[in-house]
Amino acid sequence: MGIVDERCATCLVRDQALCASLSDDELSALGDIGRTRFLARGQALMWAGGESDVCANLISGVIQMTVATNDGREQIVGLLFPGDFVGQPFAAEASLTFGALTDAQLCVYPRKAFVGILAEHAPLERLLFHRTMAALDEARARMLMLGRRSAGEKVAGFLIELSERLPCRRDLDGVTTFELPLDRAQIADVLGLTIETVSRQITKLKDVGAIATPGRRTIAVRDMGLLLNHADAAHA
Amino acid sequence: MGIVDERCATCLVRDQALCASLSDDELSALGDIGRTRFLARGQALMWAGGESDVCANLISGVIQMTVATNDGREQIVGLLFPGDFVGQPFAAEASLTFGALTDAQLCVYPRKAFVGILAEHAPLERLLFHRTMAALDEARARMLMLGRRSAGEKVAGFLIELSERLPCRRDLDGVTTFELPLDRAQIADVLGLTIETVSRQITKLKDVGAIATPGRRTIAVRDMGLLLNHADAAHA
DNA sequence: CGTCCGCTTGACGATCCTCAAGAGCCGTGG
DNA sequence: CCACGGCTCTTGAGGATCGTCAAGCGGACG
Repeated sequence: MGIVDERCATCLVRDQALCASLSDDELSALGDIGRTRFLARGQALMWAGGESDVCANLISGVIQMTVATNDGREQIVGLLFPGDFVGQPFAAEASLTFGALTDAQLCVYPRKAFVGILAEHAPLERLLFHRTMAALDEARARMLMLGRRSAGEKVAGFLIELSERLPCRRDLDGVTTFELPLDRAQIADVLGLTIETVSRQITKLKDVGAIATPGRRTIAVRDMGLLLNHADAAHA
Repeated sequence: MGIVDERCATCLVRDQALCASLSDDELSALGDIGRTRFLARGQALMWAGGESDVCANLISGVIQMTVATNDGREQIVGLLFPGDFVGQPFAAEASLTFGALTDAQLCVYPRKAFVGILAEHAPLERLLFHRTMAALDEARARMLMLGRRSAGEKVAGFLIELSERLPCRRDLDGVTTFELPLDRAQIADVLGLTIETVSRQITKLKDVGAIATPGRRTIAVRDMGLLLNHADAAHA
């Protein structure tokens, strides 16, 4: 107690994750109940309808949150990046499935113990509260996207979003390149489309010169202005 | 101070709204900064992009939260009913427009003063936190609806949702009747559809005998089982 | 070198949107 | 009280978008 765990001291997201709100003392309280866990691509941390027994901070990798209709149609309702909080601390039963899109590293806490620490540390609780509000805003933007944007706008907007949150290489002539953590089916599930429609929209963006695809899972943004147009205009 | 406001003592949502978490002492602190406000149908409390200067508890009526693309397409991202909390306490600028679907009565607080009280009263803060989490769950269910459900499923599901949250008359033969607080255009904005498609789906539900429409804005659920089928089956 | 898997492409069809007209409700005013 | 005009809602026809089904391409890997 009182001594910051070595894992925390060297943690890559020490000052982006919730932990940033904690003093060294508090951090050790949290560190005491946390353990590191790795998820391989495709593995799930928790299933919708199953027990909500853990929460976590995401250290590295990308995690998807999905819901499904009872006849199997799936919708990805959000993506989580390093530093983001994972889980549903106040729910006994999970309403979402949390699955790893890439190999991922998490700092996992038993849910009930985590809730206990939340109750004792107001700054921690407050920070999570604020983040939840931000998540709501994001969710509502996603609703506008799903309900009112065309396939072209969805794909272009999604690529822009990814370029803002993913590690990118910036080329000499201003070309930004990044690796997609999702395959086409998963992109389709994020956007409420089908694999084929996503594929067609990507080739369309290639044809107009907005992007290039050096590899299946590589996106190079050649003309960000053009991409922005496609993300926002009704017909472009 | 220390004396519960008369408005609070007689408040219709005293034990459903956030206030339920407060002792009499705390309640008076909140009551001191609150004032009653009426909105006529169509009036807005706050605009997206404008200043977020107030929060409120909804006493009576129904309020819609909307977002829009910059070329004017609109999406309703949530509805608020009596007892629900209204506003974005931590945002300086509103990201949503809050508009009254029916005449509404609110208990309004200046945002900054409200945040101050939040910080001083942990139970209040905690309750709002939990409600925000619940709102996130609702938002995600709505995403599944927008992204993956057909027009028929959307309309049927929406009518069921309303029948659960709106005051209803229950008939002798088990027919449930309620008044729509929204016109067809607003229903379309909730569901990510057009007026015409909503209208067609409603007449379809009438034709199969699931519902009846005694008036423009009146829905009578004649066969809830049938309605549930349409809300969930891919083709029914 | 051949197979597998994910992606692309094409043709077709269903769903939903667009445009346009018509029907029903309601307040207003004669 | 009824006629009128202005709504919203309904209904129809036609078309665009996106989904479905099916085939072909191409890289990864044994």
